[in-house]
Amino acid sequence: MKNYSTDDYPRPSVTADIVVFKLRSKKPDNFRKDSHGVLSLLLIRRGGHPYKDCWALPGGFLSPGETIEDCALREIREETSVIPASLMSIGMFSEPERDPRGWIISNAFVSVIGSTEETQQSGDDAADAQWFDVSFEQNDEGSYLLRLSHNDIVLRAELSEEKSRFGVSAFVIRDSGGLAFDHAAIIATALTALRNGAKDFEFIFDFLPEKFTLTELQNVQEAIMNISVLSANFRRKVSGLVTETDEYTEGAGHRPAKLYRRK
Amino acid sequence: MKNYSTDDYPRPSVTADIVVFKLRSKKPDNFRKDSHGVLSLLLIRRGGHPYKDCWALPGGFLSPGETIEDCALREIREETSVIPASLMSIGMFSEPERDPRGWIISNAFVSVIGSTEETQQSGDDAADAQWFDVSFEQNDEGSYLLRLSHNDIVLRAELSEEKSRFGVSAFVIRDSGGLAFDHAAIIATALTALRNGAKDFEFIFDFLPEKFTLTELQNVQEAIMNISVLSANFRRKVSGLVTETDEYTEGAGHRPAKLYRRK
DNA sequence: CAAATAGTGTCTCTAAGACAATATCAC
DNA sequence: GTGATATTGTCTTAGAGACACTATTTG
Repeated sequence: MKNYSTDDYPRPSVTADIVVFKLRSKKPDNFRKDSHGVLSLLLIRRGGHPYKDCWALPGGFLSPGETIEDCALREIREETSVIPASLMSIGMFSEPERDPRGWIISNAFVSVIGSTEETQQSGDDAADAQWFDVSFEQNDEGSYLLRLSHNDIVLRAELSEEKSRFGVSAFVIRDSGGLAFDHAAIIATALTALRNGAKDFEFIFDFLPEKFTLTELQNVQEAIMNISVLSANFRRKVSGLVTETDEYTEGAGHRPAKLYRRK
Repeated sequence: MKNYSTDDYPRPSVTADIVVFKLRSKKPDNFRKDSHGVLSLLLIRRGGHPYKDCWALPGGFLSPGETIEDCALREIREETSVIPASLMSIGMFSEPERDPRGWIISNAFVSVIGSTEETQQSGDDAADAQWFDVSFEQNDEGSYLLRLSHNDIVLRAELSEEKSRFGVSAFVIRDSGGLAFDHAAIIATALTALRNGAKDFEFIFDFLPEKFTLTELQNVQEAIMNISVLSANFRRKVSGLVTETDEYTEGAGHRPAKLYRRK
């Protein structure tokens, strides 16, 4: 490090990959019922080699003059034409063999965009971009099953959690389920981070528009964490994080709900 | 990304910087009193430009064939000849202007080594390596003061916390206090991560040898978080995380303490 | 009225913090 | 015994979870 010149050492290519989440609203079967949310994430069908025609996370190469966060935001904007409310790094993925094109390491991010945002899918380098419903569960043997579905397309990846001796637990891909590169592991890491954040109401507001009902907020948390909680207790817990408005929902087949804002 | 060749894009140099913590034991003034611990971290005096003679974090360049974690471990081993128990990534630092030598981005890590470990200081590229006592507090105006001291050497950095609109809060350096590069911000981020981890007893065991007393464990947490808790309550909270041995401390001027192991 | 959601009140249990009391060793 | 730390017990309070109940709207 004493007399360093950047020409002396080989350099990796650096990318940012982003796991963009939103809630897809699920239409109720009954006119009186409210719509619920299903956690979904954005995947892009690769047009070129390697992993041609496989589904992959949006992402791209770091350019000179930008930070890695700038790079991630730029890529999200290119794919969704939306500036997200959240962006959190979930770590570097740097296994030497992770990309057959060569030495390419990636900083992965979690991002969340609101349900009402425009999510036009464009992009030069994307043959196709789609939102996939997410299911992520641990089975009896302790390994994790990641299931991503979009209409009749279903990707099933299987991962195991490796607790290294350094307290860092990483996911190891047993079956990529057709996902490109190590993206199944990145998605598993992202889901774990998202669920951790949802526990103390970190990300849940970002899925909703500015004004929302407390039931909508609860549905977000339940969709992310795949649990169900009693509404009375949920309301008590978030009461300190929201402020009332004097507006109400209208036209549903039941008692109108007060709209709240994030505090 | 369609027809990518790694030659088409400019590439940054990538480094790993590590904030290595340990506890320095503070001798008691009275033979009956136990020794307490002071949180300290490893800095290296730079022998070459830029920032010649400034203090900097240990770290170095990512080499082909290794992961960024491998790189961090290698650098720690080179500086302390110890394989640490903990290694946690705290994020990428990628401001384009952060290094005057050129486009160099860094993945920062927190690491902890036990008090009893050998910490011989060697290293080709280090003119000098020393352990600095740490103090990190928020003042009345809301900015953070980082104070690092080793004998008569005292570094004082001042930082403010910038809450970006994406929920990611980063430290901005107001005064580097003589630390090289953006290392004051990296250290502040590391301390925040360490304190968060200490809250739920994440890292505290790594500071101690295999067998320890509960009071020693409590001293670790208090040194890291700069608080003091009642021992009765501390014992209750960690009781689930440790197992008794049938050994006791000897020779102190007071009742011997039972030794415990991490569960 | 029926169906569905909105919203409030309260009981229990657990965990955290404060504090008091007792135990044991080296000198 | 004295000074220090070790260890246990208990009181109070805050919060989580469970459950029961009331309120309001549309068809």
